[in-house]
Amino acid sequence: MFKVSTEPVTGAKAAAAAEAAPAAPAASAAVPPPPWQRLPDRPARRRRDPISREAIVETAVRLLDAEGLDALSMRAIADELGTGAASLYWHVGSKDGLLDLVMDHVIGEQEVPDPEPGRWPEQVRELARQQREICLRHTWIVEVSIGRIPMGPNALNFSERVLAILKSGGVPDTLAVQGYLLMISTVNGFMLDEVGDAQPGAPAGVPQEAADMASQYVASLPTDRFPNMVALAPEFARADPDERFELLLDIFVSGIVSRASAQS
Amino acid sequence: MFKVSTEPVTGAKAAAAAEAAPAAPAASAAVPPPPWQRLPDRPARRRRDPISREAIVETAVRLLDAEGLDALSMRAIADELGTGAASLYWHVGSKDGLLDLVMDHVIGEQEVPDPEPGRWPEQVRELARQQREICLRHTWIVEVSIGRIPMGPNALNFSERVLAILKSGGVPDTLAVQGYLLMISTVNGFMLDEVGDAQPGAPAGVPQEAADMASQYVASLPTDRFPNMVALAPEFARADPDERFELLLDIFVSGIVSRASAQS
DNA sequence: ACCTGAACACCGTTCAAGT
DNA sequence: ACCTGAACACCGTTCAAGT
Repeated sequence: MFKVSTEPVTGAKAAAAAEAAPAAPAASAAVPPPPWQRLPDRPARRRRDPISREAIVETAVRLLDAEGLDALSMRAIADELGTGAASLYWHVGSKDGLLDLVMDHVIGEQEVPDPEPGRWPEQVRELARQQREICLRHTWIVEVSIGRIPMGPNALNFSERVLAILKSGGVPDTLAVQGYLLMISTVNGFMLDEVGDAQPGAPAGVPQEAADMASQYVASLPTDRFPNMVALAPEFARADPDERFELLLDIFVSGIVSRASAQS
Repeated sequence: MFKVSTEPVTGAKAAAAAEAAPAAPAASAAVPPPPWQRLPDRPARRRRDPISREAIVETAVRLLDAEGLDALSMRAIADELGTGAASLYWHVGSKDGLLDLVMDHVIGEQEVPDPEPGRWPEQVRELARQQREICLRHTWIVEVSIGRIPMGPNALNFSERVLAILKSGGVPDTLAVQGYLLMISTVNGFMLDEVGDAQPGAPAGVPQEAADMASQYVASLPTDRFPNMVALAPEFARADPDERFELLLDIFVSGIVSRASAQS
C-alpha cells in the first residue's frame, strides 16, 4: 500500500531553529573522568551524536552512503550511536518510519531557485540535473522512494517552489502538475538505470566495466538470431550517461514547452 | 554492483524442448498407495509441481503476485513446493540468482510484433503500454529490476525485436539504442510512481483513496506558505494515471520522432 | 545427481523492567 | 519521558550427511 509520509510542517523548522540557537547552559555538562577512574565499561556512548530523531536520521544517511541499503539495519544504526536497537523505536516508531524521515531529509538537499519567468524551461532542466546529482550521491534513494508519497516538510517546500516556477512561466494548471509529477518520475526512472544498487565502493554511475562486459557479450551473440543486437553492440558500450541524460531532458522539456505554448 | 543476469541463450529453449517431448517411460511411476497403508508422514510433496528450476521460478512468481515482494522468502517457496529451503539452492544458487530468473521470466511476457516500418512510432507506443500492463500485473517487478541488467534469453529476444522495429523505421543507430534504453527506463520511472509497492489486496495502480488523502492534505496547508500547492490541490486529486501515461508517451515518442527525422 | 535437517549469523519488533 | 536486555519469530545460506 502507499504510505503518505507526512510530518507536521513545523517540525523540521522548529528543530532546525533549536539547533541554530546557542547551546543550552552546559553547567554540569560532560567532563571526562580522570584517567585512573575505572568506569563500568558499557559501550560508552559517543555523545557527540546525542540520541534523537535527527541524530538517528543523520546516522542512517551516513550509513546508507557508506554501506548501501542492504547493510542498513536498526542494530547497525544503534551501534553507531552507542545504544541498542530497541532504543531507536521510541524515536522513530519503525524502520519504515525512519526511511520516511530519511527520504524527506534527502529531498531537503534540493535547492529550488526563485522563478525567473523568462527561462523557466532552463530552470526545469537545472532542477532535473540537481535531482540526478542527489541520486548519484545517495544511490539508495531511488529504491527507498518506492511506495512513498513524499509529503514531509522538505517535500512540500520543494513541490511548492517547483510549481511556482512552472506557474510563473505561464504553464496551465493541469500541465504544470502533470509535468511536475512526470519530471520527477522520469528522472527517477533514468536513475534506476544509472545507479542500480551500486555498492559504496563503486564511483557511482554505471561502472564502465559492466557496460563493456554487456556490450562484449552482446557482440558475441549468434548473428543470425540477433542481427540487430550484434550490429548495434558498440552503441551499447559507449552509452555515455551524461549524454543520454541530456537527450532525455531535451525530449522531455521541449515536449512540455510545446504543449504549454499550444494551450495558452 | 551491477549484475549482468545472463543465461546461456540455449538454456531455456533446450529446457522447453525437453518439457515438450513425450514423458519418459512411466513404468514404475507414482502409484498411489492403498488407503490403509500408513506412510511416514513427511510433508507428502505435491508432485504436480516437480521441483526444478522452472518450477521454482513459477512458484516464486505466483507467490510474488499473491503476497508481494516482502513476503517472498526461500522458505515460503520451498514450503509451496513441499520441500525445505536448502533444497532450492541446488537449482538456483541464491535468492538473487532466482530473482534474475524471475525477471527474465516476466520479460518473456512481452510480445513484440514484427516491424511495420510505416507505423513504428505507434508500435513503440504499444510496446510501452504493454510494458505498463505487465508492471501492473506484477507490481513487484520494478523493485526487482533495480540493479539488474536484463540479459537473459527473453531479454535478449525482446531487445532484438524492439531494435528491429526502430531500425526498420529508419532511426539512426545511436538514437535507436539510446531511445530504446530511455523508453524502458522512462516507463519504469512512471511505474515506480504508479504501483509503488502496492500490496496484493489492492487493485493495482495508485489507490484513489491515497490520491484523495494526499490532495486533501495539500488543500489543508497554510495558504500563505504554500499558495501554489493549495491552489493546485484539485489537480493532484484528479491525476488519472491512464491520461498521464498517454501524455508521457506523447512527449517521449514525438521527441524521438522529431530527432529521427532531423538526423536522416 | 539430488535432497535433507540442523545449524549459523543475522534480521525487525515487542515488552516488561528499569531510571 | 526515555532507555535497556532479553526474547520472539523470522530471515538467507552453508554444510555434513543422506539416497
